[in-house]
Amino acid sequence: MGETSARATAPTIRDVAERAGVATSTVSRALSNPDRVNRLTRERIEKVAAELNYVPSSQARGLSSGRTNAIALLVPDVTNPFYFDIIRGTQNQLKAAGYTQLLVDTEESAEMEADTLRKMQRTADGFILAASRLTDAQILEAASSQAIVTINRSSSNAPTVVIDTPGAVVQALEHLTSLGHSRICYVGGPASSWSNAKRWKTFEDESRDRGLTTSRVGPFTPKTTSGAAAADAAVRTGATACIVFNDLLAIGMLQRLRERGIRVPGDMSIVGCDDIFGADFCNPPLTTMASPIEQAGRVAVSMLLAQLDPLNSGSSRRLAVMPTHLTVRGSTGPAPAN
Amino acid sequence: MGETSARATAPTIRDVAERAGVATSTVSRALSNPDRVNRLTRERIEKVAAELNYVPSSQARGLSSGRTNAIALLVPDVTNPFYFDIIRGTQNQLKAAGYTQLLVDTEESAEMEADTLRKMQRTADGFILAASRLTDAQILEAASSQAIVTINRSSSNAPTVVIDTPGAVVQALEHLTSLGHSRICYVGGPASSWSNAKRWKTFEDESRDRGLTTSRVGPFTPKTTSGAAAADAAVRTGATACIVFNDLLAIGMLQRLRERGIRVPGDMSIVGCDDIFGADFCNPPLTTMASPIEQAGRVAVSMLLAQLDPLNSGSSRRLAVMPTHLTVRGSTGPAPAN
DNA sequence: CAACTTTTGGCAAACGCTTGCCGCCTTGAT
DNA sequence: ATCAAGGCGGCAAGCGTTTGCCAAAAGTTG
Repeated sequence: MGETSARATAPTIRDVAERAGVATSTVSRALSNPDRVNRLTRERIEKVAAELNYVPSSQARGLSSGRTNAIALLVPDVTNPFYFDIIRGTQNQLKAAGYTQLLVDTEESAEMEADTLRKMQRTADGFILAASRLTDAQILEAASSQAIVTINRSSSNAPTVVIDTPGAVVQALEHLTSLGHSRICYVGGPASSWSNAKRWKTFEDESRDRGLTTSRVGPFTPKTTSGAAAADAAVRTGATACIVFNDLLAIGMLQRLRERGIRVPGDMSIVGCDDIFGADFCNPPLTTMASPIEQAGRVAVSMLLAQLDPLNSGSSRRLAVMPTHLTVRGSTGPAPAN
Repeated sequence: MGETSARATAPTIRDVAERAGVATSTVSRALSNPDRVNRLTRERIEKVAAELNYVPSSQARGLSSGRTNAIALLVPDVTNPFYFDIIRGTQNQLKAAGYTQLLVDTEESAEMEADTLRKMQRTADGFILAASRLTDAQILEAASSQAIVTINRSSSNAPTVVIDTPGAVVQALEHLTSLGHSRICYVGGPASSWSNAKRWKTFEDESRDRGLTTSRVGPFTPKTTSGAAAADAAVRTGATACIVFNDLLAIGMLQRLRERGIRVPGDMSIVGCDDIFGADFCNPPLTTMASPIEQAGRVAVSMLLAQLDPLNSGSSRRLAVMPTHLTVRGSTGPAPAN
């Protein structure tokens, strides 16, 4: 038995055409341009295709049509829960639109990002760059030859969806001052991060307006493991509250502070950013600037798809700002009375 | 200005060939089969290719060679941190091997899984099925026509990497009994999950051997939001300890138990499974059966790639068992004295 | 019924690459 | 000098689609 273990070669458009007694071009049209062929013919072809279990080769299709029906999502670190939410959002939306998602981890490296963009130019119809590390010039260059949308990396050179960090920082500051805090420390993320710069700037401006005493520590890698160093540095500044670049770092700080016997929020209040998975069940639960991350991913896909669609070129948005809000949990409280 | 906004069309192998004064076939070989051409020729071609910024079209390459250099990873739920780790593991390993990862969320649906397998047969060189919901017959069918590796879904029909849950369950049981627990409840995951069945069976067998009183509740969706129902059900059984299908559910239970004023581990001990992101910083930190998930992803990729490599067909492993161990944290403690 | 306009389907040329086959040119051995 | 054996490069046939162009068929109009 088993004389023929040959993996049966998949049926091609030609097989369908033959069996249906038409030309391949007709099959092609019946399947992807239904109005172009007679209803009866189409139905016959569809039937045969179903019988044969025919699936068009995306490769061949791509070769001749120039479209791949895939878009690439470049994230700096697949490890980071923040990007998980983006991945989830884009994945959903892309699938709904019949696109395949190509996931690439660029390892926080601008070079790797640029490289991927180059290597995959033919592989993907478009790119979504999450928290891109690229320079404006690089983005411009990339955008000139392919469809691109950035997330959390504003640039006039490509459509962007940004999360309204400034708004959230203001809310956080208001929250903290109303709790009596006047010495607040910003715990910074990666130096090359656009959103980090943005957050810091807003923090600084708004704090000044409010006459607060501010300090800044960092940069820190946005990982829980950097939390210890971040916490120690923040404590040294004498601040009674911290606004932290992101939740990952904030959660790491929480752990360190507990180790050191510094009570949160008794001695120190902590505000994170992003409201990632885990922010609600860490100890104490983290007050954080919640971002609709997943939705940002979806919006990015929509913008990209719009860009790809020749019909409405130009009419598509260049910028989407996602609203944020402060989610108050247990990690913030009244300033220590002293 | 801007008279020519035409997105410059990417250089093809022909452009390179012309500029280097050779035939396209030579370029092709120089680039993908270096030993087949003279060193000088190759170097010249490489130089020209670099100048032109030439990137071979994976589409065309795939079409003519039959390989896509992409593999698809099918996960039941991109949302679940457990799969994040798998995604991360496969992504790393695949990139190292020069493959692209196609990520697909099958939404816990066997049908969707089968469908994807069919639709992508030409798109990917192979598939990694994480926690597949497919029946044995379906897996057999799929494996007969394409390269497949399953993760946490043993089947004699395809190479598999399983995480040694039984081992971990035994450890957990030992841990709990040594703490004096004798009434233990298993909190079940999805009915269609192979690992759930496996865990339950081991739990039952081992508990019987040890003369423990067991109970079982479920099935529950493995999400934190199901934790409340799970916790309530578990409490009703009168058990003093729970072994929970996975950490997600366990973390949800932790929250609910705190709400109800049931102390963990004072009144109830909880053991999770997987050691996902968050298990170490939830409240209390979760004792859990830690799995080398990311490594499982990497191993799966290796097995798949081996399967793809005609040279060593047959010599590749059919089964990899990833060791597990119990990580004891704060959610387990002595049985209440009553 | 003639003169047109639509519909509908086929032909064949791409798309950019790989690869089997062939033949020329070196090399080295005799 | 002669010849066999490689090394090396070119030719051309695909790979499975899409799509511009054309022609036959069918429908419309006056």
